[in-house]
Amino acid sequence: MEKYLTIYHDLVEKINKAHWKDAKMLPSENELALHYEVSRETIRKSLDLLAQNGFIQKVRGKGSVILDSKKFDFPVSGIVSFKELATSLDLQVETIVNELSIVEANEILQSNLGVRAKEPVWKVVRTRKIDNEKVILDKDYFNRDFIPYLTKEVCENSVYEYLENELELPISYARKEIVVEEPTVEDEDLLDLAGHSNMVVIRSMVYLDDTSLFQYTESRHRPDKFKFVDFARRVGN
Amino acid sequence: MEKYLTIYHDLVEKINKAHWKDAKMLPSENELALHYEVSRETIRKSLDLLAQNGFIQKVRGKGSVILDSKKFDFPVSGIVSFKELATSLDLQVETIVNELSIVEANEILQSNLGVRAKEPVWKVVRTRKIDNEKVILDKDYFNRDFIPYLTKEVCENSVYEYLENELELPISYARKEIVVEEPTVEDEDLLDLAGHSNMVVIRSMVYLDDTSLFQYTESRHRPDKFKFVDFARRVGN
DNA sequence: GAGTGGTCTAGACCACAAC
DNA sequence: TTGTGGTCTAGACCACTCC
Repeated sequence: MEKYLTIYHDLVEKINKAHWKDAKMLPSENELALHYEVSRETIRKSLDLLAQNGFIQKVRGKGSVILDSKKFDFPVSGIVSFKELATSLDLQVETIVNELSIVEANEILQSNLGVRAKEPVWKVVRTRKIDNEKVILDKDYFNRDFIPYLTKEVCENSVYEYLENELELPISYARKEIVVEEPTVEDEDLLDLAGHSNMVVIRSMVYLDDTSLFQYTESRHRPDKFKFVDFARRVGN
Repeated sequence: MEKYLTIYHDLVEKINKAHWKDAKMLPSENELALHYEVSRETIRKSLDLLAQNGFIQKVRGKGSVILDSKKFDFPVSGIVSFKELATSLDLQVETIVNELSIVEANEILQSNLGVRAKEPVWKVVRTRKIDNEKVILDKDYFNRDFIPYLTKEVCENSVYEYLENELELPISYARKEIVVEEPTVEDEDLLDLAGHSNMVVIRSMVYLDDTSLFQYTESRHRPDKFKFVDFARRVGN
């Protein structure tokens, strides 16, 4: 693996385990360069990653300040799968696969998944139970060019794990949109709405390293079970 | 200004103005280095910024692909002020300052603004009208260590412009949390709720370059007037 | 003045894509 | 084979903080 990534992961672990005790600062870039036996520019690449991901803040003339609140954050920022999220929260969760099929792309899918009219695509509909209540409805559409096979077992576990580990698909970036809408009949049918008259809807388009669009997802959350946390850095002016 | 930032801004402009006509790719790093008369590493810093902000995607062995959908996005990602947002959307907007005062920090403010008990802080409450409907309620609290003076006129215009241009406060990063809650009596009092029984609440903590926390904001949106768009890049494994 | 992070360079080698 | 982006280096100079 690349040096700067190895060092980044090592530093993440040391920050999380409070390796430097109650230190509020990382060692200086020169010290780290000596310790890891790399050039200072390589250390700086690792530190840039730490900063982007909210672990540290670099202060000119002083050093790299360790940001402490990171670990208390709900990890929904960026591209995170439902399973990662649930396990990190220690919640009792369960996934119900309502549908796993191949459908012909309609107009919405043509533009959001970049496929031709009537081209067959994977459709997966899943209900997520948290603490025994059905509160999230996930509707995923995958481009079959990248995912030839898909099974109910994979959908019950984690599609992302399958994509990353088995198929080694290089997921790179995503566009996400969050709005509030009224429940559909499908929501009422498949979820425990408990009288709620709104749904938080997250629509995502997920891209691979080579900029090809391979997934479109609609994730519908009961509003009382929704929380989104974001860490944003002002970058470039 | 730094070379890589100058080049970054130049490239942003050229991408937005489709300077390279219908080109789907940027010139290669070596070509750009020659053109701007800088080293390749400097060009790479500019391109990294473009990638982080969703303008391009770099593909190994091929080049830098220009991502086209950027310009259609609602610009609420990252740290954006209400005024930036409204003007970019060409909406008729108006700000009403309901309150501008100095209050003693309660427990919530102590932890969210990092001040001592009963320390005086700025409190600003503003109603935002979009197309003549009062749909957003913004409650801002500022640490007075960084903002000695604040006037109604500044609040009616843009506090952020004042902070960045007049006070030259180096805003650096923010933690943002989005949840859905029921309207408060204050919401009902100051907004046109039009029968909506939910509010989208965005709570933000804004930090300066030196990691000091200087602003805590609660922005309460009527759900039908809320939209959040996020561009997320998978970074560091 | 000593130490810190911020920028910039010229050059090297690599993995990958296209021809 | 040629060109692309990805990594890494050693060294330089700067602005800033702290003492």
